[in-house]
Amino acid sequence: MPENSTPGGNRRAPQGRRAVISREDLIAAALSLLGPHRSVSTLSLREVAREAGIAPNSFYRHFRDTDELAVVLIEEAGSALRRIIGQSRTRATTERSVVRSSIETFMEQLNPDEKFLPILLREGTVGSDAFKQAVEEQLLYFEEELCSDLVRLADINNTGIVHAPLVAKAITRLVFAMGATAMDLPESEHPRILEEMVVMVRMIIVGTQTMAREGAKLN
Amino acid sequence: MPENSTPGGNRRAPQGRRAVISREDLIAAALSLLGPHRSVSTLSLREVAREAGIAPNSFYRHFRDTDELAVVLIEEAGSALRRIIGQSRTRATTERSVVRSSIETFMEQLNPDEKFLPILLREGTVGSDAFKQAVEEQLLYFEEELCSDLVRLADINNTGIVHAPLVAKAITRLVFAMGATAMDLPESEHPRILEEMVVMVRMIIVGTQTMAREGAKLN
DNA sequence: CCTACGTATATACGTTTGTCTATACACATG
DNA sequence: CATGTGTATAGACAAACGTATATACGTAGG
Repeated sequence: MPENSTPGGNRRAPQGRRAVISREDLIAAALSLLGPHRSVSTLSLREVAREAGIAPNSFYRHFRDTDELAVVLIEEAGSALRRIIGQSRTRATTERSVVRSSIETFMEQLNPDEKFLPILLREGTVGSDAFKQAVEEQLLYFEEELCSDLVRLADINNTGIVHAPLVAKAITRLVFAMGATAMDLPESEHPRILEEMVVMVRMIIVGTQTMAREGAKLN
Repeated sequence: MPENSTPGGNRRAPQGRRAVISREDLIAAALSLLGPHRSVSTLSLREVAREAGIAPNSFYRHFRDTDELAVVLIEEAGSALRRIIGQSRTRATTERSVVRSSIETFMEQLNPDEKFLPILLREGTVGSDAFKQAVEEQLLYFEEELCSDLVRLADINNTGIVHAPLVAKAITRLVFAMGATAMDLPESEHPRILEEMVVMVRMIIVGTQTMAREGAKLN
């Protein structure tokens, strides 16, 4: 078993004919096929191979099937997005600024030539189980990072917080859901959506802070 | 042009051979093909025709293509769900009970043999534009009804509310997003998700009420 | 140089799909 | 009964797909 991996890996001496293409090239080919009207789940093996300039059968040297490619795409999209949004978040110190700048950065990723966010927005509800599970995993990462940030800011500013993980989950799911609708709207509508998202997220934060202040019973 | 419609419509005297099948039968056939691993967007014309027991070409007598069928499916699913959830909502008079009972009713629709909710949950992000627009339209209907209910309850209980349409949108999108993740989880997890959703929605409501009370500035 | 090996391609098969064209069917009307 | 009309089916087509088999290519080690 050749153990699907880039030939330039840890194996010192590559035997046989050199691989003319790498996993990364296939991923790039798949990415270039995506667009506002094309989702990962509709990519065919032959299509990706064609785009990459290889024979259909060569695809199998790198991925077992298109689902495996899709999962890798989702994982890459998730980590790239977390890096981008994480950067914009660490620059902020108050909730107001962190909310707005994070959401602004998020919405910037809906730019037509950014392919990563649409992948996460679209592929969460269709495709194979491995597919949806991969998206769910990335969302959970987002939630974790957001949660620790929320707790950090609550400490700094002495504002209370209850159910921090739930707050993070609510904000994450809400922002992604709103982003999914924005994705199919003309770009001129994006600023309006952004303002809506900011108000929504602030409502959640005011809610948890109020509940913390009042020691609200939860049932 | 025979004006695609059920033969038993307003036209008094049907000429020619009787239609052996109706639009509704085709819709039922499509519904029966759906399941946890089968989304509307993956249904093929031949498959639906096969399930309905007609020749592939006969499909065209009732729908122009599968997209048109899908849109009808989405509209039916939306109106059915609004009726179901609307009933459970009018029985409640306080926010606490209306929130819980509405969400409970919502989650009941994730029962494996209920096909309507999964349609709205899954088809919102993929498929043709007409497709996504149909789902968006149904969500907007949900928001409108929820909004007037929120205003009604705020009046009854003398709790303030700001940005009522935004509150309704946030709750709707959040509940649907959470439902989408619950759909792919074992049913034993549903009660936990339900409790999470209740807390999330209450946070939003507490948030808007607090903002109303404090007359919070919004920028 | 030659041999072994890993990679890439070529060709092909069997399905499934949407759709076209032509034809058989059943009913209402004369 | 005969005729017209709208429906349903039959059969075929090209296209695209995933994949199996066989073969050519290029590199490394002997």
